[in-house]
Amino acid sequence: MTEHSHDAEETGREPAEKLPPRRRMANELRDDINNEVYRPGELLPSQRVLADRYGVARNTAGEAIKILESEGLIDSRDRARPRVRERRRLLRLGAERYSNRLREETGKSPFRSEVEKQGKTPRVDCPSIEKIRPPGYVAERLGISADEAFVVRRENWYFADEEPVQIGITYIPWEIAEGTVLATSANMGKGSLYGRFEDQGHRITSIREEISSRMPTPEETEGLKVPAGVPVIDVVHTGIDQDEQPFEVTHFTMRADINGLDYRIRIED
Amino acid sequence: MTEHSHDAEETGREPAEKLPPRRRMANELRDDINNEVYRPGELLPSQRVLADRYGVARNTAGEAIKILESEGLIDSRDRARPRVRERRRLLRLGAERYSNRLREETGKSPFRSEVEKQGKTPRVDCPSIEKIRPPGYVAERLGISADEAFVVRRENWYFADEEPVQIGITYIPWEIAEGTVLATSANMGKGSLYGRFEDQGHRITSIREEISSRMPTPEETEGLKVPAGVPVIDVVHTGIDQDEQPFEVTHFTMRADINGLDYRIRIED
DNA sequence: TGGTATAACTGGCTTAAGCCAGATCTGGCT
DNA sequence: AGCCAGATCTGGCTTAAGCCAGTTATACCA
Repeated sequence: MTEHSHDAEETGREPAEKLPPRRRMANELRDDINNEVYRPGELLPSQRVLADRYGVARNTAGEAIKILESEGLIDSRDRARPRVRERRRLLRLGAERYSNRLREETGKSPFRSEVEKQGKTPRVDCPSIEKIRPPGYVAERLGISADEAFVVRRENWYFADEEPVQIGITYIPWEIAEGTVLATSANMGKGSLYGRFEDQGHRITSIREEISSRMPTPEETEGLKVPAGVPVIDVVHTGIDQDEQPFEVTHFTMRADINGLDYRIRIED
Repeated sequence: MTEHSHDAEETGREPAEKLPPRRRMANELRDDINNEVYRPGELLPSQRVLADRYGVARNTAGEAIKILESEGLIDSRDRARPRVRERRRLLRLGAERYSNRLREETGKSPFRSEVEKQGKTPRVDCPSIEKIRPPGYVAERLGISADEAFVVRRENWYFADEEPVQIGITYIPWEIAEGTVLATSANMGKGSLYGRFEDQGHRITSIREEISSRMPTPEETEGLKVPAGVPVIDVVHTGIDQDEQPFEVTHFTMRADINGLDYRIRIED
């Protein structure tokens, strides 16, 4: 540790004495990072140097670094020197992204405006549109049968400055999508997705968003380029129309180091 | 990650040939877990046995297991045999937990009812109430000065069947809390926290919830008993009264393997 | 039967030596 | 100035041997 060693500890941590070396070293490094001895964005000394400095084997130094990496404090891009991770500004996505008024005024998707707000260039890619049987949880939310009904599955990838930030998979009952661009075209035209739903007589009136978080699968790690020690946020979104009928489910998977959610909700009674 | 064409592989993963042994082994184990060769809750064979079976050193087998652990697939309690993690039912907390009507009808906190819905016993602990200067982000949201104003800081720990599930730290402007139980007592009486705010003339009218996710700090790992490979969800909640004034900020930190969020939101135009 | 001491086993963790591929630097050349 | 080849450095990853502390099973005893 640095200046603040001694008996009276401010963090409620175990006695440093009997900690295994890699943990002791991880703790000291962590403190140094938090106290900005190593500043965000800065390179850490090499494993060999650190190993020397802390009196452990190189392997052990590597283990200590791995611990901090898994805590999301350090970024190790393949074989390059590890860097102290910088806290990034989050894209804050909220419920107002579904506002009918906003959509009609700007004609722009809320993802785009949020990204542009950070001076970055948004891009949305729609690599696949298929007609399939819905996954169970989707059928459930749409109130249809997973065995008998069909849905259109639209896969969307969202980028900011060509960096992948989230995936959204939208499921639309076949009855609604049939014969429209919803079932065929990546380009949704003015008013985007919800504009087309409105054409079909489904005006978004309320939504349900179920949020959870977990570590990414290897596929997600690769596809979204999720750094080590960073979770993903799952949002299962259900769009509900003026007749209280669900007409669309979208499953978002977002990198948690880039995305956050921001809801402003009126408490009815 | 989908259009996995080609011959035999079902996952779009790298060619198995040139993968480092630990990764190859991790991939095989992961597939076996996903295909329920090893079932949720089941014990994995010991590292020594697995090492033999996959033709690697014991250390390497341990590394492979660590990979799956960091993905949240496996649970290793200290020196006991690793177990395939069971997906747990989530406590689903939503905005209706602030419903004034609900509160008045049941007089029961929404955390309690949600936990009881799962047949478990809820407990809320309030280990500390202090008068302090607010952290920057809290002052900002309360519209007060971080240097001049004071707040009451109430720390709450939430348990289900004596298992810690989340922490909530509530900040209340001193002007509001002064001279009330808000500033002094762990026990909030009928209608709980928001009942007392109403006594002070602040009826909750809307809320803002800012959600993000990250890996837990070592303190959180220990305090919340967060298993390896499990993130936490941060919710910064701001309560806003009938005059559009923020009157309370609560910062929740929840284990992501137990907690989820569930919002039903009316889209106002 | 119930409890407990003990033995066998398990994962945690370290060291040391070493190979490799990618990153980065350096100095020389055009 | 710009480029580039090669040398050097770095982390990734493996093996092997080994100690330790906690877990678990066994066998024995009251």
